[in-house]
Amino acid sequence: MTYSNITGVKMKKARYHHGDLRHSLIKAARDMIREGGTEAVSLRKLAARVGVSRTAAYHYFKDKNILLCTLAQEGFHIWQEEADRIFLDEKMSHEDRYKAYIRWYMTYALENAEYYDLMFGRAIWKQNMATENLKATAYDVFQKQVAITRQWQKYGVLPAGEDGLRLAQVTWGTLHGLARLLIDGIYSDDSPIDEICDCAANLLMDK
Amino acid sequence: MTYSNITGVKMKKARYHHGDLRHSLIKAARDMIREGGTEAVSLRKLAARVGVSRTAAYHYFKDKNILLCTLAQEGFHIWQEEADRIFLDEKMSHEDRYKAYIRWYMTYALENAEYYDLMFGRAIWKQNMATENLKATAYDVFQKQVAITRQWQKYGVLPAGEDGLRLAQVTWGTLHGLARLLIDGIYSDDSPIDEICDCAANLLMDK
DNA sequence: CCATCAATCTTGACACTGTCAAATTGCGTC
DNA sequence: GACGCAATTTGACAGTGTCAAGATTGATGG
Repeated sequence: MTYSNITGVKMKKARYHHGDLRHSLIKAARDMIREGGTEAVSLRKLAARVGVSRTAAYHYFKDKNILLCTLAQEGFHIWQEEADRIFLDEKMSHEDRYKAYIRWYMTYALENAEYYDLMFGRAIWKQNMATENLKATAYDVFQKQVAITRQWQKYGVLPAGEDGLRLAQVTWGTLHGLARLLIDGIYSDDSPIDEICDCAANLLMDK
Repeated sequence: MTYSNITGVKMKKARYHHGDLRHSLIKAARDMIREGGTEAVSLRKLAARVGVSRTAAYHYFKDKNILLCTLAQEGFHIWQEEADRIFLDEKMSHEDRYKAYIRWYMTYALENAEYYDLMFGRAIWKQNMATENLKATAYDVFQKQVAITRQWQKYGVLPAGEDGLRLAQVTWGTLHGLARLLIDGIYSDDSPIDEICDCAANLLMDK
């Protein structure tokens, strides 16, 4: 049914059969995360935004954590698609691809800070709260990282003498650490990202 | 006054004049963080543990965040003292000191995971919630990091060609990133820390 | 067309949280 | 002993996640 909220805007409020509640909840949660981060998302506010009662979501998601894991999983898929665009860009040399990847990683993390925190933050990963689906997705993403790292070793972009798995762990750790320090506000917002990226590239790449 | 709780254990409950409530709250909060992390700390549980009412803490701490910042600040002091032991260890070459520092950093972060998360996590640093005192303390710790990084550049441990500030940012980012990935449970608990540290040393140190 | 049933909700309720303001208590000082 | 003030406690509120019971609605089969 249609009703007007206090701003006079006509809204379609579910009346015992929303029709597509699961998708609406996911979309609204995505918006809320972008606007204010994971901490700003509550099931009651989410339900109000979608126009249902506070416990409607429990029909589709066992609890709040499962909803958040669903969104994190979606985030990993998007992340991987965008990363692949750089990995597979044949207009660049392998060295340039790696440098571009470093810059993209920082830019992506900073421009999608709240989503990055959802994907990689404690709220989900602490106390083994991640769903099996999410763990599988994250595992896949990391396995792709190991594969591309070995490829970069083969092309002489990264040092060939290191174990591929370790190297993938440390290089991701470097980018992740810088991203977190910037996102969390420990490094200031006016830190020169380009110089940091260049320094990181100089340290990680084979000389 | 003295009373017995349900376990029959005599407890000293404040009766409008605890005597040393501020210190007791800090100590109890420290214990709770170690036991269950920042998320497990609530002012009500804390007050119950100390034997006062739920709002007694507001006499000493404006809010919960201020209490947590106080603990984080203390954590930074302890961290710096332990780091200095390695920086100033004259029994080791500078190269060995750096490698020892990397290993110490990982070990410290993993053995003090909940405190590390308090010090470096979003709960405190997000939305500019850190107190001025905490920011000053953290700034000092980072400035010491820049100084020791420049020293390591001078001794040929780290690449001399990089800007000292950038290098400090990136090398800390590397260690921080690895620590977070391990603490948050994204890298599994059985990851071989020694190999990761060796790989990080190989990448960061001047060749 | 109607009865049935299951999906899809809403509502009542509970425990927990942080925080504020008013009220109470106790200590130190005069 | 009175007073003032620090140091509490208590009453209250708004918000949170979640469970179970109940209500509603749409699909289906006879």
